[in-house]
Amino acid sequence: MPPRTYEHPAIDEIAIPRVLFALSEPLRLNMVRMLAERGEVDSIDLGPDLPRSTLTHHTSLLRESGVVFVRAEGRKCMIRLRDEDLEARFPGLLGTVLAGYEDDDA
Amino acid sequence: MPPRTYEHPAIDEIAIPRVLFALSEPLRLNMVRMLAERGEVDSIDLGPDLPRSTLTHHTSLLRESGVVFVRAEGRKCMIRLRDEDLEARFPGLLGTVLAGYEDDDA
DNA sequence: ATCATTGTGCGACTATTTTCAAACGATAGG
DNA sequence: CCTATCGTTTGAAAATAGTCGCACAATGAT
Repeated sequence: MPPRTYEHPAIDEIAIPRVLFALSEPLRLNMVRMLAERGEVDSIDLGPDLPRSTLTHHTSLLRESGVVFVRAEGRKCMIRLRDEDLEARFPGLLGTVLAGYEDDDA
Repeated sequence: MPPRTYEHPAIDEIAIPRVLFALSEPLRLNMVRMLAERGEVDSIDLGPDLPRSTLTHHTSLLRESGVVFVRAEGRKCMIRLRDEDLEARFPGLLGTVLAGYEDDDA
């Protein structure tokens, strides 16, 4: 039995306002940018300097809005973009947002 | 002397997080959808049922984030999308967002 | 078994956002 | 001039969001 499981919205439950809100936060947008570059990533790499509870807060929000998929791996948790689902639901959105975001790291 | 003037960010000052935030609010997203359909619109048409101060709040936020252009016309104020500027800055963004937003009115 | 590490949940606090009423200034029309 | 209409500003209240310390559960390693 899986120790930690994560709820994810189905593709057709992904709503534009929630996605935009999730991406409107610079911290989270940086996370998404990193995920787009690296593929699946250990959650801690998304914010090595952040308090853990803050990191959980943001990754949960990204997950609940349908932007990322989360799975437990041992005691870590691995995160990856739901880029195919997002592409199916809102074609071009992710690419456009990331293309328009040539900013500094965090 | 112009009675009411409005400040607008220059094209290169338009920032993705602010635009996404502006569009993440259902009320404002509906306004943008209406603007995309109708072109320039009397501000009051964007929210006939809203208190005026609430309407001002949202239109100001859309203006300050670079999504709309506002001009005074007599005692009204006319609003239009900065679709060309947005297209130049974030190609495809507006179209993608609006395409993915086939929702109810407000 | 013990211990260090990881993510989560809770609770509190702060900051931001949304909403709206009231007062004001400007405009158009009589 | 007087009045009605519109937008803005201000201020306040409520709701929402972000941050983080702490305790806890689960995991992996010794």
